[in-house]
Amino acid sequence: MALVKKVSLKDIAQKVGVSTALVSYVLNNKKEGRINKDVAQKIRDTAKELNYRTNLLARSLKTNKTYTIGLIVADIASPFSSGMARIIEDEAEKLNYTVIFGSSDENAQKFGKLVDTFLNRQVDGLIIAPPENSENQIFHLQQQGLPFVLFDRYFPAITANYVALDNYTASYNAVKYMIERGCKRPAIVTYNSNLFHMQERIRGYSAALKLNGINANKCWIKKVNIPNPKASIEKAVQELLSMDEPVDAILFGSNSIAIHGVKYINTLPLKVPDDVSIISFDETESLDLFYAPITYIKQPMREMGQLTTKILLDCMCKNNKACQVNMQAELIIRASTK
Amino acid sequence: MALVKKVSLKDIAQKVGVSTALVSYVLNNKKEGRINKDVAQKIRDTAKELNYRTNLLARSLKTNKTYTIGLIVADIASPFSSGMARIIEDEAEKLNYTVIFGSSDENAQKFGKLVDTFLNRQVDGLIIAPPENSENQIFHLQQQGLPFVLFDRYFPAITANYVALDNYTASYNAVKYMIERGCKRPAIVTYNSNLFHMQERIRGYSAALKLNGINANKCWIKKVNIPNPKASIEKAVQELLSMDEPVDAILFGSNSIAIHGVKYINTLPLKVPDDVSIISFDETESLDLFYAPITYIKQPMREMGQLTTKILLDCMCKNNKACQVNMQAELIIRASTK
DNA sequence: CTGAAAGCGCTTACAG
DNA sequence: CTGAAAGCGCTTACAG
Repeated sequence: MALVKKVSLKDIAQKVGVSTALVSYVLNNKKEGRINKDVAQKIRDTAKELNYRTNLLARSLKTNKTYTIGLIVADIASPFSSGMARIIEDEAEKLNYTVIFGSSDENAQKFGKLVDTFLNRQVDGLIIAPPENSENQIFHLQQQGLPFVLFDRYFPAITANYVALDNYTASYNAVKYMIERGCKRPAIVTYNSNLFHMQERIRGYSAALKLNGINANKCWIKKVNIPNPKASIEKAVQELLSMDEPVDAILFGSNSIAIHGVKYINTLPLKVPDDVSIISFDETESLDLFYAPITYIKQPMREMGQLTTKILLDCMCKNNKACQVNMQAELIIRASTK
Repeated sequence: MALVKKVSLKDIAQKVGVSTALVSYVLNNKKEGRINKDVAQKIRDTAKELNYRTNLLARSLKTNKTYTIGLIVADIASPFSSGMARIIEDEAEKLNYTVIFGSSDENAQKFGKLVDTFLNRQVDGLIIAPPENSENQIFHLQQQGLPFVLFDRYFPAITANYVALDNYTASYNAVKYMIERGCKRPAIVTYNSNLFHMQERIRGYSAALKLNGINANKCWIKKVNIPNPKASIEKAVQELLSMDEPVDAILFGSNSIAIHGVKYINTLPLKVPDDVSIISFDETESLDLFYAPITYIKQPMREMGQLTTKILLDCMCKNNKACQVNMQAELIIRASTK
């Protein structure tokens, strides 16, 4: 199991009897045509024979380019994160980039550590779903001048590249739909987070009530814990449904909230959508066998992932201005709404 | 957005008026106590002031160690792969390793390309879920002497580190359980794959029939396509259930097979488990709201991921012999079996 | 206690 | 058409 001695350009050069420069030119197809064909062929043959691999570390040190993208998500094990990771991987691979990843666990300190590590590793750029309270770190990152693109979340106060959902409109349209279908008391259950995208979901919800003739009730907005959300979600749903005038519609602010919420509702003597309509952010395969397939707000994941990567790769070449994209969601209507 | 000029050891050395060697020693806490305290402090202060980051590329080139692990999975977007990725990330992080990943899509050629890239990037080791027909590549990898650990799958003909499930026993126990609970005609629906772990699942199934007094019927073993499995799975289940003597139990060879299978069964006028018992490999949250929660074979994912990483990190230090681990699954009995 | 120097494995302007 | 040489940013034996 001892490591086989690595062969370098020098080994090839010595064997063929030329300089390392020439070997480098040949193997990188530089100065094509301007190099003696026989020598070139001999170099190629020898490289193959010796099982040569170029040491990308050395190349990067010299060229100041690593062809590496750092990806920071909340948790690579979550479907949203791993789905995006896959899309980014595919886009990056087309241009020979490799992806290194890390999970922040929504923790600004852990996030900072990941950024540091990735910068030390000289990544060419970063794709980031920033956690709460990481404005300063994003701002600081910007000072360094390394290209990066935020996705899913962003900070309105910072002028940086981002690709996100138009959460306000998505939420607005979903709630408006429920109201149009006859719901009188729509609620929203979402994370207790100061992240802008979560605020926007609530803002869209509130605007939909206001602009569609419904008097908002503060109690209809429920914010649940991020760590250990299950109990918190069940309590929120329970409260909403046991008020004197129970709510008759619920917008769940994420798919994982919806999963716990719907499972809990499924234990109650209530019928969806007759007693309560339900809409969820994001698709939730976990609920596929629920008797009333859930109406949901679909994010254009593939487009978002592709665009995010494209913007990053673009701004690694040129110095373009900030690209800020709010994509439109699509409301997929199924059986959980009237 | 222009890249801020990077500061190197040399910049610090010049500013403080010492050699780069000394700066390196101080920042790496080498030769502690043997360096003038004031000078050391000045170096540290200056490093901070200049916002110095060590260029890990340069260090790795010199030390021949990158603190990078390459992870090759079938598809990072799948729950099994991303779940393992997360566990590996956490274990690796404890020892300051970073993970780069790639998805093989069960394609040996793509797999080979990933291995090449990762070797060129001088990873310290690889964690691999090898695809079908990659024996030669694994064998070749072994010749290079780079530490690696296979997980989930392995090739019995190759003596390499691996962490896998004892699929034979897992399958055997599941089928035995169904037979003990009164099933007379158990079937298995699994991927049409020559990968050993899939073979083992069938072997366990067959052994359970034989050793528990059931005459096997060839038609009870259904192999479905890997790409585009849905139609293939539905056809298989349909055939099993419409035979003259329909099967009364089905073992699904993976969670994604189970998802399609159960969804299809859910459209039929059949009751689970009265008409047909069901067991699935791996947990399938997607079926959580099925009226009869699925009995499943639980892999000890966390233990597997941790052990895989541990073995890799160990064999990067020492030259130990091949570690080959077949872990035991646990049968989680719920409502889909009699 | 500290420094000069070699070297990791490449790339690339420059010279001929 | 080809090579000598510098240099990317580190680490580390060696010398003093």
